Amino acid sequence: MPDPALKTVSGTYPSMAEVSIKEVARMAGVSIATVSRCVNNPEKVTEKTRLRVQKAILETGYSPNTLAQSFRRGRTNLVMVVLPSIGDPFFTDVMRGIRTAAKAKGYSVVIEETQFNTMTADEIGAMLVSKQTDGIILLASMSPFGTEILSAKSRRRLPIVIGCETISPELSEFPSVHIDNVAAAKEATNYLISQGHRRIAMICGQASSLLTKDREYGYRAAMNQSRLAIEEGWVVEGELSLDGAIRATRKLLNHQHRPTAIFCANDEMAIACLHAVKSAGLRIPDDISVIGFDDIRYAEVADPPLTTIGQPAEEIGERVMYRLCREIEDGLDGETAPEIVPHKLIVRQSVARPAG
Amino acid sequence: MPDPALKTVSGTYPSMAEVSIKEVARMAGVSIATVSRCVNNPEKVTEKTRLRVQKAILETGYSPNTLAQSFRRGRTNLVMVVLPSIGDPFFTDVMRGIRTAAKAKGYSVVIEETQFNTMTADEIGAMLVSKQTDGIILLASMSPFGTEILSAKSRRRLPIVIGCETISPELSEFPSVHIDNVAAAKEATNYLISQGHRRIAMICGQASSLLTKDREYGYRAAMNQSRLAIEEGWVVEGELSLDGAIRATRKLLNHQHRPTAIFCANDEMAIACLHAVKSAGLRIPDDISVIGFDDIRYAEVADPPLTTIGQPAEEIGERVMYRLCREIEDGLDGETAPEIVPHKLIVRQSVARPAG
DNA sequence: TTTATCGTTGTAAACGTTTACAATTCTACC
DNA sequence: GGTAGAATTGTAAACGTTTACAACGATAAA
Repeated sequence: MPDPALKTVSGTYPSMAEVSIKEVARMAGVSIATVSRCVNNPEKVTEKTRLRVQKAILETGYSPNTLAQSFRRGRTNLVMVVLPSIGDPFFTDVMRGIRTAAKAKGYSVVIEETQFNTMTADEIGAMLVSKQTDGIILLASMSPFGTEILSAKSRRRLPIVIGCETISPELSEFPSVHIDNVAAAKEATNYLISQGHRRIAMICGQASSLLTKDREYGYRAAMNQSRLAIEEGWVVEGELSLDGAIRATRKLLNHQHRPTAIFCANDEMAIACLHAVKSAGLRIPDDISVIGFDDIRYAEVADPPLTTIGQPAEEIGERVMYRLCREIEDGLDGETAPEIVPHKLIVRQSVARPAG
Repeated sequence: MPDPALKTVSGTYPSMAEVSIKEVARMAGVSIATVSRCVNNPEKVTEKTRLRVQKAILETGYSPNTLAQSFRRGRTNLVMVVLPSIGDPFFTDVMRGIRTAAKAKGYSVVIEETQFNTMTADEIGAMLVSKQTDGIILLASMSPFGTEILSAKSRRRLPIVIGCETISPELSEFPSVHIDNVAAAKEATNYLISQGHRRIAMICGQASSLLTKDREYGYRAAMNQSRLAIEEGWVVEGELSLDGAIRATRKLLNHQHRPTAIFCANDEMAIACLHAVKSAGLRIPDDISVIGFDDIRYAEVADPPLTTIGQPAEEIGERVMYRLCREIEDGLDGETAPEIVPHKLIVRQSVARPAG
């Protein structure tokens, strides 16, 4: 919605933020303080003067210089989100939620991609001070995450909220919102087991990724509970990319005890996995069952449509952002219990009972 | 790369941008002007004082307050990119290029999604003045784009560069970088024709989208040149989304003269199209051939792998951003000849000779 | 009428930086 | 040694806003 104050009576954009508060004050015959109050605290000003000032604002096409505002208020209204890859549709959806909430609260968002490199404390620190953002959302995987910068000391300095990934102990002092990754991975694995699978493999991300660590943990727990063996070479790192997953899948297919089902740590890898399996001349789900994680929108149009764990990506994004706003605006309130959002098993057609 | 100046000798982050230039000046026994010069124009200062100041900077952990800098210099080092949907992997790749270039030049990027709504001039205008960005990259479709805001007048005010889409006449005064969409679409269509197809349909985006307008134009031109008829109902709008493309495909499959080949205006729609065709019990490419556009990374793992037109998405992003930097830094140089980057037909397996 | 109170407005300082200009020091040449 | 000129540094203003505080005027209570 365009601010009507941006338009002159003639409907053109006259001077593009070049007119300052002084000009308005002069035209309205008041002091600049009064103009400022009219804009920010209208209730502190007489009806009469307010109207005069508003008229002047309209006529000059004044809009406050946000640079000056940021400077004066010490706030940029800018938040930074750090994530592994903007290319993953899952994160794209999370970003949509973040942006929705940010817009509602008057923030802009800048994105910083780690490209799966783990970030060092120094890098984060440099980003903090140089970007001068009001807060940070971490969606990134950074297990060997320098703790100095994230110590209580720096925490008091800059609002940080963690999204999507479960929290390693040293990060647990930060607020977070995510699903229960362990439980979800167990559910996925148990679903395969319930379909009769016994030889179940997993493709996960780099060792450094906290996110898939938890999913791997859930997988192992489920296998254990059902007293199923995990053979050497059944858990393979897929680098969280299409190519990585293809390579990982080939390894599994060549394994001397070929699994009948594969649990992929995310849907992108699962889709690549489908491709690799079919390229090898095997059928899905007849020969091999595949289950993914995230329910990105391509999962539905995959061939066959992908059975997976759904996360409320957009909701996660919104909640993370609102949580961050609380940190920024109400100060750091110390209440850091993670918000757990629900996941959901979505059954499509990439899983079936094993042959034989 | 972390700025070493951010660290104290003890290796901690001492005061997080709380120490101002005054502190440094005091400690080094110079004026704040000299400190400023040390940081910005080191050559204007004696070796001796420079060392003294650098030592003080190190010891205090000083880093310039970017808010104050932005305010003073009247520059935010922030650019905005407007695009239809961050969810489309193609735009994601373009964004990656943009971000690479932006980082190299010291800019941050904020993204504004139009969600396929066409933007009004008012909305853009509001964004311009409120976001206070140094420049704008338009990747968005906005055919009925208010021309007032983009008139030469406003152009002199704010650097704007257009990426990816061919330019409608009223926007042609802006610099741009993109492939030759018309030629590329012709090439795609001609490839289908060369394979023996005669009944070729097209799924494009909304009528409002300039981007697919050009591709539609290329398709029509190719069909004309080969004297092939385009039957009523063979060109259908797909809303540039998975669902939209599925609906569009169904329409084509139910057409009384069912086409033997479908040209989709982008890969996302093509992938959904593949799915819809297969769901209807038809085989690809045996019964229906499909060709896409963009070569997103899912194209390769689609089933069957998608034949498509490749665009150098990342390169486009980089070039757009560098072009914008020139606009911002060297002033608006008036040279607005579009940069045309090469496209490439990528043959995979979703196209074959028609049966019969 | 005087005084206290409250509501409204104006004055002026402050935020941290950059930079034109003035002042000072240095260099080199006479 | 003196001087012109260059090189370096310091002084102070400026950017546009917000806000503490002072000043003022009006209203109400005495």
